[in-house]
Amino acid sequence: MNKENKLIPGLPSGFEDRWNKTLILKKRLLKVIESNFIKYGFDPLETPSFEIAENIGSFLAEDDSNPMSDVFSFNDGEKNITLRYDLSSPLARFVAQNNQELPSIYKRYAIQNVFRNEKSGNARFREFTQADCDIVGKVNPAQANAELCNLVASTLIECGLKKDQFTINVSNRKIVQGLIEDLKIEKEKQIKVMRAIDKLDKPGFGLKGVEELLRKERKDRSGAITKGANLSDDQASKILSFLRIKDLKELKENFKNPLTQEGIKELEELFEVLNFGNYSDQVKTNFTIVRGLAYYDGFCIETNLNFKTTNNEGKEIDIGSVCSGGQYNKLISRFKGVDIPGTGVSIGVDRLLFAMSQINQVQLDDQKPVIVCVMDEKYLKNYYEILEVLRKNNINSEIFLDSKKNLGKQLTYANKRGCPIAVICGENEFKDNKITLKNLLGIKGEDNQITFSKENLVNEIKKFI
RNA sequence: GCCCGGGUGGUGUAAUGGUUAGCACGGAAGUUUGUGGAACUUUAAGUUUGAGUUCGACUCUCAGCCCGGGUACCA
Repeated sequence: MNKENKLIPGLPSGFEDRWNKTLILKKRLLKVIESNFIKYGFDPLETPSFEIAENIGSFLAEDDSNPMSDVFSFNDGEKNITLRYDLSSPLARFVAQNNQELPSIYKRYAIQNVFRNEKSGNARFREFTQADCDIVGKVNPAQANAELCNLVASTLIECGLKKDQFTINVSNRKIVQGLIEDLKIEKEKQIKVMRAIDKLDKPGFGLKGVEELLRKERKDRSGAITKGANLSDDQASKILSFLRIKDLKELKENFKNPLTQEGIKELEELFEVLNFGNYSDQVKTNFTIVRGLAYYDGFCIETNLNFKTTNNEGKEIDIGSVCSGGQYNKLISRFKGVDIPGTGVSIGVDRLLFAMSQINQVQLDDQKPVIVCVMDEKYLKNYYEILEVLRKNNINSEIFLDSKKNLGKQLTYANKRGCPIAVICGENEFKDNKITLKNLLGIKGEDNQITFSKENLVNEIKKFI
């Protein structure tokens, strides 16, 4: 045993193999999501995994500390290229590049994996699937954004969530921007303030946590210290009183900044259109939704699940938003010669999967194959004939692939595999033109076998599956 | 990135400075060449890595690696 030379199988952290039930559920979700996107009038788009680094990197958050650290970047000998970090930036590039060919309002969906080079955990992976819908072009924002809300709600319901199991939180960044303007908060602090506001709904934060972040510093459960924004008492208390407001009318009366008022008006218009549809109950205003700072500049949306999720040790964890997005007016105009606004949402399919796989609400059609046992190698041809009949009739089926193994072994295999039925035929059956079926899911100890004449094969099997 | 905790066969665990690292499940082979999900027998497979302390390290110390959690960031 020279084990020094042997490889140890493993994956880089944050990457996951997926198989069995989870994968089947994922495929099911993807199918539902895609057909719902199509139903809402979106066209498919697929872009390569790699983009030219500048096209993705130039609008990363203007955060001093880690500019490009979250993207996987490579040099192909000529250029720096990066794995796509999301689906919006490839879309922006694509639209800028193919502007002439596209309709004036371009609705596209993309369901692809994205890559993030960051710490994993809590249903956060370094490669994960996003299902993204965007509307690009000059549109009535209220209509476009309402369409997105409806799309999210109906998709999640189609995926198997109940109406009360999720909440779509919407806001408009102009509201918070106006507030920050009013309070004359210095530019350097604005990012921190917005991020602090965004954390209100995070478990373990609440008003107290946000206040600490607005002022000097916050010490978390592990003892690590996060520096705060160092606001004045007046600034901090104004923001805190803003955070207490849940009602659009109350906000409208108390915060008169023009930009804030504009944001409020846009939200009102959104709800007006939402009321024409079926999902307005699922959508709630939440003025603390601020989201990423790089380019959102109006409507923003975040969808949270209303039930708890646990990790495989049974510990309750917060998986965050399963679906988020917003309006971006400058994302595409970064490119030469185009100035087109857009708005979109992205479903975090793997997070949704993580949550859905814990609530057993979805009926899965995971039909394991019928197994044709090879009892006597002499009759191999006959076994393949049976197999052919089954497959012609769309019955998932397989033949046991090692004809040297005895029947007991074959059944052990079939049992572990979860096969519902075994076809067991030997000399006796073939002589009389009969077939024997064994119901592998039957009660132990009972006689689970039937023998019948060959022509009835398909009908008999269909009684069981 | 930062903070905290943890790493013993594939999985779950025992041994806490001292013989050959024990047990269970799972795997493989057999008892059983026409009957699985039971039993029995056999078998393969493990101390995360490196340095240090020690007569002696799975056990103690330091560092790396990996895993988990918190936090930060998240288009």
